[in-house]
Amino acid sequence: MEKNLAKTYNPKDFEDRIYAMWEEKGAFKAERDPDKKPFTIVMPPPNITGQLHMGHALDQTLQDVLTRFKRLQGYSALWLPGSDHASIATEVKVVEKLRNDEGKEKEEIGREEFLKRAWDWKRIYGGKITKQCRKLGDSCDWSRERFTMDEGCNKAVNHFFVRLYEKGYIYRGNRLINWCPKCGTSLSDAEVEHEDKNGKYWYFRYPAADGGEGVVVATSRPETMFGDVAIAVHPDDARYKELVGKNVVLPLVGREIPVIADPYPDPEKGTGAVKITPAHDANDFEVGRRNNLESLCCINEDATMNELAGKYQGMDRYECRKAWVADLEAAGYLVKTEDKVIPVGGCYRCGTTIEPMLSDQWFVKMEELAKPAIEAAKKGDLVHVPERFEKIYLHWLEEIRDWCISRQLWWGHRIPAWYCQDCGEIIVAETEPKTCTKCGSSNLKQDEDVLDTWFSSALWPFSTLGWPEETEDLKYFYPTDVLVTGYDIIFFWVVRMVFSALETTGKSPFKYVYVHGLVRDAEGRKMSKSLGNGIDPLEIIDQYGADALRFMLTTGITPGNDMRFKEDKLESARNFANKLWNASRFVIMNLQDEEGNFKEMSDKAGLQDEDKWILSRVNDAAKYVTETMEKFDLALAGQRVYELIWNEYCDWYIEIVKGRLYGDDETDKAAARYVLVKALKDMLRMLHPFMPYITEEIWSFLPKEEPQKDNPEGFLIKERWPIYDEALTYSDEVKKLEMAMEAIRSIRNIRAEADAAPSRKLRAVILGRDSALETVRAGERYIKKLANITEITFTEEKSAVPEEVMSAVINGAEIFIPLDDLVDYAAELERLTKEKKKLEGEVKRVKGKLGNEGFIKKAPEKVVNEEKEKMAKYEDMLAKVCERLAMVESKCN
RNA sequence: GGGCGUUUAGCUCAGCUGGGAGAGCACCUGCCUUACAAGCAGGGGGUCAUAGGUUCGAGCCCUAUAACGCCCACCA
Repeated sequence: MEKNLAKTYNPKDFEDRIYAMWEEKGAFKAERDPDKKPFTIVMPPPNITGQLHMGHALDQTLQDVLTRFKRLQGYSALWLPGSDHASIATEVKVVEKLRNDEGKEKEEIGREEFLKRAWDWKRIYGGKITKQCRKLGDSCDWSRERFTMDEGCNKAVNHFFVRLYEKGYIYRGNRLINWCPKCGTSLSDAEVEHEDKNGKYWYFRYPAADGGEGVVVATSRPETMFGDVAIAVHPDDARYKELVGKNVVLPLVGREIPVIADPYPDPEKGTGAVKITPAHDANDFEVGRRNNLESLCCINEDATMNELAGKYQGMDRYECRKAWVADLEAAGYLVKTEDKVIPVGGCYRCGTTIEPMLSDQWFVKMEELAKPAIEAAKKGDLVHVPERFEKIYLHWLEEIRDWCISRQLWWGHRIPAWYCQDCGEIIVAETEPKTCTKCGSSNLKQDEDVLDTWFSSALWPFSTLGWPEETEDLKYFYPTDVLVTGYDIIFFWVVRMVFSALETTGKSPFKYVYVHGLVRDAEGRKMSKSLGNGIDPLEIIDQYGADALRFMLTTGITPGNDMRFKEDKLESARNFANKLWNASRFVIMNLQDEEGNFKEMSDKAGLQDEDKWILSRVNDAAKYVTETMEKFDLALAGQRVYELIWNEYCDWYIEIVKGRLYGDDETDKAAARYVLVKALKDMLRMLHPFMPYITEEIWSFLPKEEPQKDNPEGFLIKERWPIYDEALTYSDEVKKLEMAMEAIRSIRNIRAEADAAPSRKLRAVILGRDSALETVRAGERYIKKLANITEITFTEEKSAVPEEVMSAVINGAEIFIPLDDLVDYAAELERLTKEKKKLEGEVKRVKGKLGNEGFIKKAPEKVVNEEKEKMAKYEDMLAKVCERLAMVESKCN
């Protein structure tokens, strides 16, 4: 029995099986092999709340392609997987679940109990995405899988926190922070998304305390007026000179507030007078600090008004705004309103409008930490691909403000700070202290807050390798090589990993940041839950196979740009897999005898021209593919492999070699088999990073390689990447084949235009001179077979050409097909006329160039010569066409 | 207010350091040719957004402009 691939390509039949086999055989496990160079990628840890979506599929496929490529190149390739506890996102989910399942709020069950639920969640859903990754074919080292809240990461977080605290980079302060009323926590600046919304300016009069006119002030947020502590005007603003130092009255409230002079207000804007509300506006906060003003907070954490709002107390901030404005208007304080587009900050998780609030929080002082991170990029220790993203990275770092890291949540790394209940001392330590370091009291209370999720993510590239311990893994695999991520996450994550790594390990955590875009839907819209336009990768895999999805994702992109998800691209990728499948099935079939044993494969008998041609093409591709992969141009690499397999190997080589395989020259057949397999194997090696499953499956049916010590089973995944070999260039043979292909195409074209069936046998006369004729003659059997020609007459004599023919001119020769009785001259006339026009165009273009003195003088000699050759070629071809045309014309008349 | 990206065939997009405009899909014609109709062969289709400039030569470099999109930003 012949042992071959299934008759039809059905990825479901083998994808899961192959993944299980790889895992079982430890194919993804990275060894610290001193004889190999390490290659490391840490996976951006997916949230434990998440489902695998197209963004992950793209992100991970890119990483897997790189990892597999490097593994084949002989690196000890480690792709380290894991997941993120996603403090805020998970807490929201668990709270929701608690509410739905038990009808309880988290406060009712308490912190400890809540955390138990959260860990339950983690156990149930935490591995979901990483399990889904297996479907994609991710070759990560699952034995090293990590979680941002596992023991090691916890330790790293505490260690890092204490280290920064001791160096003075972490401080606790009463600052204006971004508060999300819905999530009930502070947020960092990066977690606020700005959006322009239609709003209003309300102009209110603040009468002077002495009964004067007072001042008119514009505001977009009237509800914050209860927190006003002053009116500021520019010191040079003549309009308000008189008022400075006097008091005005907060309308209806009756509280008197001073008018102060401060450089902050811009006289050009609004009325030039600004109300100052230090507790609810970042600018005002600064003004307040400069002028020693009190901060009055009038909004609660749940966005309702507090006692300062008087009768509005307890109302939601927007309800209050409405009522308050109405009351002010009724009382005659509203001077005018103006429609205005207002930039509003929203919570990146829930979209709720952020309330700037004054609050006690922990911060990381960024200025000093940012400097080395800026340097790293400028020095080239950190390279962005594509490089334009470096600008975004640098801009963020150069403008950076202190990072608010405390969150009023329960799920996350609890801040390792304890407050002495007796003396008020703050003790920051990696592990819980027994007594106060200052007064010795044991009455200590740990800070209630947890850390920003991104605080632990920032350590991911080294905490996962064992830091702060000097582990063997850390020594061998760190720093990592590439970080693959979307551009939407540069601020959150990339920047923070870099400065954290530089501060702790002294090294940039990775050499390259490979930045990719978003996967959009077919209309170019962002895929989102609310639009319901998301596409589930698992469904796509189910329908088309993981290989097709991977190929589509990696070859359909330009680095850094978004892509559109189109079904027809998937079909095309799947069809490609199918093509490879069938071609391989053909090859395998021809390798075996009836018992399924491999027949002889050897190049002993010598190689034919077409053998050398395909080997040369494979060799050429190996060079190109390697180079493009190393430049992260995965799409170009993938496309080249596609063309090699389909347009060269299948379309030409297999078709040519068929004749030999059906013949009876046994040694030549052995040579054909040898080349068929050799080329196929190299192509599989090159395609493997993109389409790991199908390539591994096909590989298993091919004759085994010499066993390697690190690959005793002979799996493709651990095979060797093809290396460019100058000896395989075979330029003469390539030329011959190219000439034959040109002739074949021309004859096929003639046949099509003459409406002659492909099955109809034709004869041909080929006219040429010297070496050109010889080159065509060398391709005789290809022409005969692939153009279905029974007999070819090669001649140098024009007189040997019959009169009634259709013809084509190729580079160096003319091809004539006797019309016999099946061709109409009108078609031939039309064809030749078209051809003539085309050639005239070419001649004109080249002539123009060569007639240009500047070109002759300034262009490189090589280019000029090339143009001269073209000129000769086209003129020759044109002359021949004209000659034929004259003949045909005479026939027509 | 700054910064960035995109604009190439009907559609989605490639096009490396400037040197004869490409692919996939769609379309037209002919083929179930013993690996493959998820296929084979042939074909049509583009003022490379616009206007200037640099150059012997521009899809590619420079300067403006337009449209679309994105990011950043403390404007009352």
